[in-house]
Amino acid sequence: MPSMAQGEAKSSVLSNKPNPKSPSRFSMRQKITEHRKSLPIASVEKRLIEEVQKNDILIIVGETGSGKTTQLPQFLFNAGFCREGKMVGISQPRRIAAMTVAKRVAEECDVPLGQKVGYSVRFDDTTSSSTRLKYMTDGFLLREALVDPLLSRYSVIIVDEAHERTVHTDVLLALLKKVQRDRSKAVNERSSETGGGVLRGCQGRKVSPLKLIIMSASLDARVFSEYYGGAKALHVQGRQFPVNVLYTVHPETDYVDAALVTIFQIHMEEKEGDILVFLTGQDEIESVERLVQERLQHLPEDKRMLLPMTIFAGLPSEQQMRVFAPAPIGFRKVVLATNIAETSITIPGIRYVVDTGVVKARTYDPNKGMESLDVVPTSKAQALQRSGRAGREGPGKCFRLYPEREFEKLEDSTKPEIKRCNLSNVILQLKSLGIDDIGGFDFIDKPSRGAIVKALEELRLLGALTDDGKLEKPVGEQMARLPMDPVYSRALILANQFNCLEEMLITVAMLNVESIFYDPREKREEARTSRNHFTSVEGDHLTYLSVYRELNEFLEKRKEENSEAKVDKIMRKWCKDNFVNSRSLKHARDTYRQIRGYVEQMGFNVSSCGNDMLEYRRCLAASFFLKAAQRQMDGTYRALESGEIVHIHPISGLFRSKPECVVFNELMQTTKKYIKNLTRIDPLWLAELAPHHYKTEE
DNA sequence: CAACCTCGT
Repeated sequence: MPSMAQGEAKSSVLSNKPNPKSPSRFSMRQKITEHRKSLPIASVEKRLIEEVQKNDILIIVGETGSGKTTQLPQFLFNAGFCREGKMVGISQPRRIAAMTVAKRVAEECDVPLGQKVGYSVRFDDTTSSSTRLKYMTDGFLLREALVDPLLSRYSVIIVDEAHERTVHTDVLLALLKKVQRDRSKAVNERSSETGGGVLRGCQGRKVSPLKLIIMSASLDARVFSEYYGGAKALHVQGRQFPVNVLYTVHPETDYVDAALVTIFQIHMEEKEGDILVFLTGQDEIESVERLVQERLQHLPEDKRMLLPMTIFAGLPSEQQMRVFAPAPIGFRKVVLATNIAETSITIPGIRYVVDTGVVKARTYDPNKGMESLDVVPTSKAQALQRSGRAGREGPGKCFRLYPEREFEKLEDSTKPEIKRCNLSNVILQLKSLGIDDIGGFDFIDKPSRGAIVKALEELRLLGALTDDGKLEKPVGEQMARLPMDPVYSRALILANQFNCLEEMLITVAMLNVESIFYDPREKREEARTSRNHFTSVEGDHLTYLSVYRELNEFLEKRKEENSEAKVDKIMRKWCKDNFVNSRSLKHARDTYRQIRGYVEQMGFNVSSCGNDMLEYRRCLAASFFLKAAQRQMDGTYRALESGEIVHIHPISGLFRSKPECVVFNELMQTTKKYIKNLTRIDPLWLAELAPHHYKTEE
């Protein structure tokens, strides 16, 4: 998604590789210099560097367009923070941001990407030994901390977009506090030694103090400052055009209808500029699209130049790209979007925002092991983020479809993810870092006691922890090394014993991505036929296996075309012909390769059970015993662990066949409580394969 | 019978 510029990384017309022979090179450099000088942050460079030198922890509040993400790392480099091979690390919540910002900064520094400036995200590492400014995802930095607990190659770490409070950012904030303490301690011990051998950190590197910079959009600077013992907070001005925010007089009973009315009101009464409408999901977006088309027909012919477009994460990339193209002359675009348009992508041309005030949010109930997707009011921060989207290119207007007094009642910010998710992965990682007291760990927002207890229990049942909560060796260590849900890591270790590791590698790689079949509601005959061709009535896991294997066989047959770009093209063609989501399958193949590398490093021999699907299903039962469900008299299912009454999700290949007993991977409540990704098992296997959990009695 | 907000190792 190349044109999805984010934050301060304005998409640039400049080429990525500097070309010294180009006649326009001089003016290009001049433009970059001028642009950098014009950024609000440029005028406070000296002050910022002084504050970083004085303070070990600094909070920087920077509004959109301040230039903090691209400029501060360059200031630090110029001030000498990268001497002796040290790096400045900058973490971002999203891959696309880490990648585009790094490219932009490399351009500004006039160096090829991967030298002085680089980025590291999963499956794509452009850094080298000469990299000094390293942009990465928060998850990637967290993985680095597991390997090098002192993060000894960094002199400064900048946590960007900290206000988003992803689970990775929250764990990092706590971990970095500890790293800073540990490194200072190491330095002090060294200086107090009399005859002193030099104390060294991980991998023999010299330990020096770590500078920490937390960057956030406004509102909650005080939260971070207090968390870091009253750390100094600096404010950097942004550069945004004013946005006129308008509210309704009365609450709306039907926000979809209110959105439609507002869209047409803008179209008829406001001057030119595209409209961005925030809705909750695919169904709603597609129905509003139809309604806009319908109502357009009732307008006089010269007023019909309104072009509805849709964007949401599940849309194939080619169709996503369409919203970036300018509307034809005379037309006004109306982009119907989920919250993908809130932070992840920036659509050019938007002058009007219609904010329904609601969002679909995921929560997790640790007791039921169930996720929920609910339509809930946005937070104030979210509402501000949405209205800001109208002021990127000029003064704008935002229509909030609720009264102003309702805005005042909203939560300041969205609940941090760490309070809404399954903690088993986070806890396993902390345990592998030797942090045993999870309840006493210094999180900025503590997860509930119940959520911690439940995750500890799950890890114990999976064999990752001992009965007294210590890391089980070597299984727990091995599981912590694998970048995936502990249940799947456990499945790989078991598969090694069941001689179906090859099959399980494919399975977990496929389970790690969603929507293999691009649109489950796709009703075209050929799409249904194609899907039926892959579908196994034994289980969705077997279906995924056959999709992956058939693509492999197809690629094998056309092996002579072996350049990477060609393989990619052939793969996309195969996916299109078979109505499979190529983005998902590409991701699954990358995951397979990476995880296979890890298990081979652990000394596992990747063996296959061939066509012995019985043994494979037994392994699934042994792996996923915590999530089993049994059919009831009325055709519904009872989840054995929680006792919940659940239904098979319509996208499952087992939706019609309704077997007596299944294991499943996901329990999610939307309109009903649905189980997804399931495979038929023999109920007797549970007692046989997980006797510690299931008694042999009925 | 009836169906997927958004990210990430």
